[in-house]
Amino acid sequence: MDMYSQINESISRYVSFSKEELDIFNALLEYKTVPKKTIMLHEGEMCNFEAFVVKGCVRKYYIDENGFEVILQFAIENAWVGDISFSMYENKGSNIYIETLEDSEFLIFSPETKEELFEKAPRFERAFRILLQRHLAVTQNRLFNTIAKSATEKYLEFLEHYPTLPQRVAQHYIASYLGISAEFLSKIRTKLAKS
Amino acid sequence: MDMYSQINESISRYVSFSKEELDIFNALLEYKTVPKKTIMLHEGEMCNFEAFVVKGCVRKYYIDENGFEVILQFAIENAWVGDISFSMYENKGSNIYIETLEDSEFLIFSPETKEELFEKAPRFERAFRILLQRHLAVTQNRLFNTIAKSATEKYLEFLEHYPTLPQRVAQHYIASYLGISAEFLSKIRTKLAKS
DNA sequence: CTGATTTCTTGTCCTAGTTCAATGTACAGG
DNA sequence: CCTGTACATTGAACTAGGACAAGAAATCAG
Repeated sequence: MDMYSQINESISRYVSFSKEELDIFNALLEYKTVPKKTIMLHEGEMCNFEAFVVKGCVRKYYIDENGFEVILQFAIENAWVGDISFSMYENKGSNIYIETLEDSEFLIFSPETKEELFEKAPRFERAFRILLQRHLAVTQNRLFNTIAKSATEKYLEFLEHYPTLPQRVAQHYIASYLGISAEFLSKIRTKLAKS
Repeated sequence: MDMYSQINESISRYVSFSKEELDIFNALLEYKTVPKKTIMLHEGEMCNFEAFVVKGCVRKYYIDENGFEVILQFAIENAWVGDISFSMYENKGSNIYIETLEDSEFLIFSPETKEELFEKAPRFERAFRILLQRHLAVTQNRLFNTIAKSATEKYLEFLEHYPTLPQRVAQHYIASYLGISAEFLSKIRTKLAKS
């Protein structure tokens, strides 16, 4: 299975496209390889670039005025990342970053090519709207969990959703994603291992 | 200023529409009055209905298996509410509700009329996509605050964003929105008042 | 006006999770 | 093969915020 079948499957999940439409789509994508530990999007470089992860793993995170960092998203194979939300709502010094955690391969859209796609094949507008809806649903669910669940519950739910991540990324990143301290996550893990 | 100019201004904020397009748009909206303390969307009734608040105030909230409740959104005049995220991501017994907190007036879209709109005037698809992006940005910002800020900071930021709400809704709703207990919010307020 | 229900405040005690610090472990690079 | 740097574990002391309970205010229905 080549990378185009991966991305085509992803985009066709909620809207079905013809062969021709998919060809237009694929022709507009830019393939890119990025080594481990590279920051793909820095301060200032705001844009709603969007990337599909063909292979590898990235984290998207914010840092506020005080240097406090929170991981908003992990994206692995077949997921989308990007600063979809035209940078930050009332951006007060906080900033978004996207960093590769492994050597990774992407298919990338710039805002302009996205425009072009929507003009040539307008039905993609809907597909991207639905992807956005799903992303919002996931974020709302996380917000709920962050408020309502204990640290242990959050970690267990995380494991269900991302069973492979603990083997792939450093634990303190997972702690940051869950909104708990790295030390406390370690304690939770030893407790869970014993039972 | 009538209700159509309110909603037209809101939808035209990021995409500009012709008089004809706005007429098509307005003709598809359903006006509805809902008394205080009415639950507009219950368990099971999933759909991506969307409502524009002409007047009044609603809260959107989730309840999980254990009965724990979190307010995800307040919507007042000129805001949009709806179960946009086709109910819940991996819905495990948790459910979404939308309840009026004051006597309210809405302009409502059913999913079908939304389809109809997009067919007759496709440029609205983009406008709704942008609204969705903003909603996601707000939610991500809240997630960040929930994790990174102290209860007092969260309350102060809430006040900046929704200066009129403390006079309009019960305090324990605000506590639920902030993810803190009603008692603790009361203590924060007395402390702030003293200084 | 009156009782009833809901909301808000305040105090006491308690715990989940933090912070700090020390030690241990695992590699990656020369 | 050694060594520095990043990562993980564990413990002890601390704290932000929760849970509970009881009283005070406010709101509402009749």
